[in-house]
Amino acid sequence: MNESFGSNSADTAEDDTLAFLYGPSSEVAPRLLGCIFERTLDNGIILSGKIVETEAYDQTDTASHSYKGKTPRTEVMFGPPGHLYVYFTYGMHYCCNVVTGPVGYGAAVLIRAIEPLQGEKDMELRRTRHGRELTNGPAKVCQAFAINSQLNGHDLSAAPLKLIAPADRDTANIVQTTRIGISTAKDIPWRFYYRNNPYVSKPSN
DNA sequence: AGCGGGATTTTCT
DNA sequence: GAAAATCCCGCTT
Repeated sequence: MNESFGSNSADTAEDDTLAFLYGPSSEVAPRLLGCIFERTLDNGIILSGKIVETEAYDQTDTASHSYKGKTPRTEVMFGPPGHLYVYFTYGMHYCCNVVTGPVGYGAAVLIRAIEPLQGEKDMELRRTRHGRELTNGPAKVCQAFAINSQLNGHDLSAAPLKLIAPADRDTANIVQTTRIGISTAKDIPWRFYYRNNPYVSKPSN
């Protein structure tokens, strides 16, 4: 039935809360705002934070890595929803995405900013920054949360990186605007963020 | 506060 | 060989 989530689990409650990931990335992106990333490091330290900025990408969109079809790099984007797509760029940065549905359709949501909730001290060690500079950008998020290509394809229903959708997710004050850092399809309004949240990478547009 | 350039290597043409 | 879903530093205003 539902092989992408909790294949070994009895906690179907959590699986149900992630069912929204099966939709189109442009609908999933705003719904990921307010969801929690929970990262367990090898040394047992737990980091967590609330997603406050996202961008949708899909295979009909020239700005998407999946636009030109499945390649070794983008294979995960065409796989099951609820997994992590991690890519390496500019010779030094990792960025991570939550894969959306349906299976066989290349789409994902870039996690652009997170508001830290737990483990800020440990994030500071990797970032050499503090406060909003910890996680106000996609590559900063990956550095703070120690996310690299080893986590590419990871199932987000399980440790060491879990996506958790709280029952009381805040749906108010969401801004929808155009995406950042792309050279084509600049007019598509697939960027979403919480208005006035200090961790948003770049307010307004 | 804002702009411009450099870093650095994977990925696909 | 060129571009890249970025970040950081240094310089100017």
